[in-house]
Amino acid sequence: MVDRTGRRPTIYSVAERAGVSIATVSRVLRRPGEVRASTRDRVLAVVEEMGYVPDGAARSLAVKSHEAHGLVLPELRGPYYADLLTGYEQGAAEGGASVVVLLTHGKDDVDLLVRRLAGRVDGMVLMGAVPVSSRTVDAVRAKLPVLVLADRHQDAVESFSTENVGSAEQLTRHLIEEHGRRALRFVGTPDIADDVQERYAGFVAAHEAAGLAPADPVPATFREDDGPRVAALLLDGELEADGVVCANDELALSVMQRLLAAGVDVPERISVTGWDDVMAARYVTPGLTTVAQPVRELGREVAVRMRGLLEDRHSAPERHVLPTRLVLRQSCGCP
Amino acid sequence: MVDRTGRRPTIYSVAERAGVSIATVSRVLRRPGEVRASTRDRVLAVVEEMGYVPDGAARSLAVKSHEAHGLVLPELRGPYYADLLTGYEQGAAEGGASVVVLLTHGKDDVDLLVRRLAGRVDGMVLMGAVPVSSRTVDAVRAKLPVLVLADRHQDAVESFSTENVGSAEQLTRHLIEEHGRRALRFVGTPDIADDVQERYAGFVAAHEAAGLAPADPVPATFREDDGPRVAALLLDGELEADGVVCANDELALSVMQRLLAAGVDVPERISVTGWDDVMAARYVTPGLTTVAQPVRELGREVAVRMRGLLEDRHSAPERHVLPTRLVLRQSCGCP
DNA sequence: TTCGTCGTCGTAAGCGCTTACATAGCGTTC
DNA sequence: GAACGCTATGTAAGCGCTTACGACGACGAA
Repeated sequence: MVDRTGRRPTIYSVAERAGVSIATVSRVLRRPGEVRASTRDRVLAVVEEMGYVPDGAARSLAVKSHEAHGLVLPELRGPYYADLLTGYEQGAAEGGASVVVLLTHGKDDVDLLVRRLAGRVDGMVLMGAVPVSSRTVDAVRAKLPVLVLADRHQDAVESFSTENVGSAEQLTRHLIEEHGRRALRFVGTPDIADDVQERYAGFVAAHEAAGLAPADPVPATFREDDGPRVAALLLDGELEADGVVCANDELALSVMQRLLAAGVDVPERISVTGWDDVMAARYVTPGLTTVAQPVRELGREVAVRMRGLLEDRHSAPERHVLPTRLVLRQSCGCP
Repeated sequence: MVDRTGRRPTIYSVAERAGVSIATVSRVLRRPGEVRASTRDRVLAVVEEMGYVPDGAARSLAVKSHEAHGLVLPELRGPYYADLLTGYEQGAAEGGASVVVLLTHGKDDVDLLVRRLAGRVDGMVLMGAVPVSSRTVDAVRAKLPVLVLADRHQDAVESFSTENVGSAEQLTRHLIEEHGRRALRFVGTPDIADDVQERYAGFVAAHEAAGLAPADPVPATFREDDGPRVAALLLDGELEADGVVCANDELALSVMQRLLAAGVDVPERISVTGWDDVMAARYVTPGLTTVAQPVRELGREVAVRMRGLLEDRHSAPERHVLPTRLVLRQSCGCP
C-alpha cells in the first residue's frame, strides 16, 4: 500500500510501477478514452493495488479550480439552514463540486475566516445574516463570484431570497378578513434581518389596505427563549392583542404553548401564526398556521446559478425571489 | 485590484509591487514576527491594496495539509445531523480546519465521491449509515485517519457513538415497571443501522430482566411516512400492543398523531416513546417521552479527536460512547 | 515505396505557495 | 580592526498534479 519511500503513493510511484509516464496515469484517470485499453487496465490495476488517490490540492493548483463552493451560514438550528445546505450540496454535487461550510455563530474573527475560505473555493454563498464587513465582501467579490441570500439588496451583488412582503400581507389579511382580527401584533425585530423587515412590511401593508393602523412590532429574536417573555406580556395585559404574527415558528410555538398553558384559548381569543413550517408546526394542537418556504429548492437553485456564474463570470447580477406558500392550520382560527 | 497580467494577484505580483521577494510576502502572512516592522507594513499595505488572498491549493500542496476535514452524512433531516455538523464544525474550526460535507442521499456513486473527497481532506468522518463499501473505507483509511459514527464496531477503526442499549433498556423498564405495560412493541428495523439494533437489544434486555418475552420488532424506517402504516396496524388490531417504543421521534410523533386522530387515548391505552428529543417532542400533546443525545458535544468531541489523530497518527483506535438522557414526558403515561 | 494521418504516449513546463539554506549587513567583543 | 553572531531577506528547490507539444510507429492511400 505504500511505495518505497514510505510515503503515500503519488502519480509518480503509480507511473513507475505501471511502467508508463505520469502523463499516462493522469490521462487514465481523467480521459480514459485517450489511452489504449491494455495500458489503461494495467494502470488501473496498479492504482487499485497501491490505493492511489490523487491529491486534490495539486490538481486544483494545476487546473486552477478548487471544485468547491463555500457556504457561509450563521448557524444550523432549525430546518431552514439544514434544508438550504441540503439543496445546495445537491446542486453543487451535480456540477462535481463539494461544499465547504463555515458557521459563524460564536466566532469572533468572521472576516478573517471568510477571506481565508475565499482562497479555497471557486465561489461563495453568504447568508444575509452573517456578520461580515462589506469590505470583506468586496474583497471576496473581487476574487470570485459571490451570491447573497435573504439580504438587503445591495446593488451589484446578486441575491436570492424567498418572497416575504406579499405572503406576510396575505397572511395578515387572512387574519383580518377571515377571522375578524382587529388588534394584531407582529412579533420579531425587523432590524435583525432583512426578511423580518419584509415580513413586517407585509403586515403593515395589509393593515393599511384594510384601513387599520398597524401596531409597532414587538421585539424578539428568532430563538424560542423569547417566547415566554412575549407570552407574559400578552397574559399580563401589557400587550392587548387578538392575534400575533410571529417572525418564525420557534417563536410562535413557544408563545402559543405558554398561552395554552395559561388557559388562553388559541385561536378563539388569540390567533398565533409563524413562519417556516417546521415539523412541529403540524404536530402541535392546534396546528400552527405558517408560511412554507421552498428552502431546499432555493438551495439547489442557488448552487445551479453559482455553477452558471463560474462558467460565465460576466453575466449581470440578477435578483431571484422564490414564491412561498401560506399553510393554514388551526392556530389562526381556521377549522 | 488586478495585476498587469489581468489575472488575480499572486504572491509574485504582491512581492514585486512591494519590492521584496516572495519569501518575505509569505513570511509576512505566516510568521509576521520574523520580518522587520517597516517591511511588514509595506507588504501588508500592498496586500490590502491588491486584494490579495493566498491560494489555498498552492498552500496545501506546499505544506502537505489540506486544513480541512471531510464529514460524510447520509442527509440532513431532523436535528441530529445538523447538530452533529454544528458541533463538528466548531471543533474543527478551533484547529483552523474547515469542513467539507458530503451528503450521500440520492447519490449513486458514493464510493467514488468518498474516494475523491479523500484527496481533498486531512481526515474523514463517516456516519455509520452511509452506504459505502468496506473496500473504499479501507482505501481511505490507508491514506488518512478515519472516524466512524454510530456504526457496528469494526475493530481497527475508531468509532464514536452515543449510548443505546442501556438507555433503551432503562426506557423499556420504565414502561414495564412504572406504567405496567405488558405488550410493548419496538418500531424500527434493527438491520437498518447499528444504533437501531442496539436500541432493540436494550428493549429485549429489559423484557428478559422482567421475565417477559420480547416481541419481534415492527419494521419501519426513520421517516415520518412509516408512521401511518404502523398506526394502521395498531388500529386494525393486527398489532396488539399497550405501548410502542419507536426508533426515533419522527416515527413516534407520526404514530402518535394518527392514534390520537383515531380517538385512541395516548398514553392511557397505548404508550408511545421516541428517540432524539426533537423540538416537536416538547410541543406536542401529550409531550413525547424520548431519549436525548448530546449530539453537538458528540460532534465537537469527534472533531477534537480527529485533530489529535492528525497530530499523532499512531495512537491506537479507541471506542468512545457518550451518555444519553431519558426525557420523561406524558406520552409514556407519566403525569 | 513513400508520405500523410491517426492513435498513443512521453517530455517538460508550469500552477502558487512554503521553507531550508545562503547571504548580506551591522553591531559586539576582544 | 578582525572575527563573530544575529537578524532580515533573498534564492531556489520542491509539493503532485495537468496538459501543450512533439515523437513515434502503424497503417492506408497514392
